[in-house]
Amino acid sequence: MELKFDPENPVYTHVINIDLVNQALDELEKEKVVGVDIESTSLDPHDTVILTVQIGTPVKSFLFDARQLKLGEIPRFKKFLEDNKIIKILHNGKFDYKHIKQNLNIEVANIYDTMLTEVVLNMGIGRGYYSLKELAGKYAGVDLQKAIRETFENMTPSTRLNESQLKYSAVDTLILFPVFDEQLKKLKKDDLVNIAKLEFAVTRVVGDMELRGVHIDIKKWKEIIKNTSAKRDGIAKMFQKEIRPFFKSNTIDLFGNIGDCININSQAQLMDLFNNKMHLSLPSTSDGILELVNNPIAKMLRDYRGYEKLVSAFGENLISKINKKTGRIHPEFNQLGTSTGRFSCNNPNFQQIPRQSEDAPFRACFTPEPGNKLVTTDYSTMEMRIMADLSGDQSLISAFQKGVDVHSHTAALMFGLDLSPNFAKDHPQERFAAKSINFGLMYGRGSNSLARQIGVSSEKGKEYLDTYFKLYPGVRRFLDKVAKEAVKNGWSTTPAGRKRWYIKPDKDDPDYQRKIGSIERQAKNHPIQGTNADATKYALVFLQEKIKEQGFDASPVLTVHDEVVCEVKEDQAEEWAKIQSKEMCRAGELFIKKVPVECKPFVADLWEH
DNA sequence: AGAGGTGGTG
DNA sequence: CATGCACCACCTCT
Repeated sequence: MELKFDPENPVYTHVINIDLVNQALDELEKEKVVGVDIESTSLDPHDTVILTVQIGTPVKSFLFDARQLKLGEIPRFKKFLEDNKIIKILHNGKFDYKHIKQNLNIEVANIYDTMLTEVVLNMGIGRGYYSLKELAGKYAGVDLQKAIRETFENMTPSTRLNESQLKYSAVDTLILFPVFDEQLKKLKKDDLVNIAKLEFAVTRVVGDMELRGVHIDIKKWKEIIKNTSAKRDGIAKMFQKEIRPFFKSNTIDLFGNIGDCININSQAQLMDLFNNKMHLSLPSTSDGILELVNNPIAKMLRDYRGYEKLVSAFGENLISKINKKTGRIHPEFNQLGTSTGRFSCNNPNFQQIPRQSEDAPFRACFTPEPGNKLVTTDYSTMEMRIMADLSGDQSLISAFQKGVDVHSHTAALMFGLDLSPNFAKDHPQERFAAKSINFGLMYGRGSNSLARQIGVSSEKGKEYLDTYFKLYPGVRRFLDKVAKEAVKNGWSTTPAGRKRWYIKPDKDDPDYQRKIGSIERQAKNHPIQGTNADATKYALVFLQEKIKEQGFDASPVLTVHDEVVCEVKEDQAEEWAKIQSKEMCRAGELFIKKVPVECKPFVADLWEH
């Protein structure tokens, strides 16, 4: 491929006054596709100075100086970036979108993201992040000089950009074009254009979500941490006292206090205690094993761990993530953080905050700002509905059409019982068994592990599975077909077109069967989990569109796989809740046609209910 | 610094 | 021989 620019000597204009702005836009407005990038002093959009906004054609880059010009107040500039007809190529556009929105009040529209594209092209066999340097090398054979980036962090409001900084900034927009051209060919070849477009639309919603952040009731949070650590410390003390007889000598510290016998957090020291001192012969110290041991010390460890987990993973650390400027927590959502299309979340991970419990009501600490409400909506039994729809199994479909509890329905059929209104209460074990199969199958689960969970012999487990598949023959056909095709093709797909790739093992690989089995399980799960993710992502885009169209004072603040939380102005909350529910259903119905999609909103002063 | 164990979520 | 999907955080140990 021939480059249309010289990476050593790129053509650029440093745009430092309004005349140059107009000249630059005269040229840029002729383009259908431009490259966009920014340089700033910090990664935090709430505490940063934007130095330049670079916008380029394939041959030339315009470096708009954001300190010498008030770019947000130039209508023509704003209109250009918000124009839906001009494609803006960005690398990791979420970053630029957030900085530009927060600092210039401009919402970049019609994004093509080279990083997201690369992830979409390599789902399952690639990574979650690709640097522009990597893609420049891969698609254009250009070795980007990245050391200069660090020099931007030390800029003061008055320091001038030097020539190498300007060149570096210019190359960053020029290089986007060859990457874009090559990626686009691959997107078309692999039939991934639509899913890439969805991801590009989602980026703006994620940007808004991260900018807005989540409000937290710090007082309540600290109270929970205090109580929980007190309980943890009490149990730890008892634990040390109880195990002391197993140790010959006590350690005494400087002040004459008896020290701990072991580090209760150490797996190795616990194994020594349980197996060498107490002779319990445990294979591990995991909760599942400890649960089976009838021993007060094991019980104490279980209790300790329950509290320790809460304190260490969700305690002080979360307080430190409150943004100084906004007073809110701004978790990072990675929209392609998983191989199936789901989001992942970190800093902190809001998708693993414990559910509501008497002991530690963590989720109740996430509250709306005064004057607002939180509207929470989740899809109900979404993945089961997806499995019913994709498999086309008439029996499972009709269960959902009747609106009955699907696990009870399954149990009644499997065990020849009447589906009474009190079924869940009257036959908890049967329902649990049916539920285990319903969920397990979506994970490609086998009869052995199923039998273990519901506490029956492996023969019985096999029998249950056979019975299940006689009831729902379409489910078996569907799962088998998906698994077989994934092994044959090297990929699986969701109805929306999201692909997941698999690396086929060599025929002479000693682990051949195990690896094939793993691919089959992943492939059975992918269309189901992935379709749920696709629906949630469409929903987020729909919600953002409705907010803009109808002028609601609202924003999504969280998404947890099958759930969306919006923070909304109090007097608009009830009206918005209806729309939120409707739009989420509409998104689900794009893929689920044979069974109803259900989602109910909940308006509250806290997350969860 | 990275791996392994453990455990929180959907 | 075994065979449950998708994550992230914290801890200890090497």
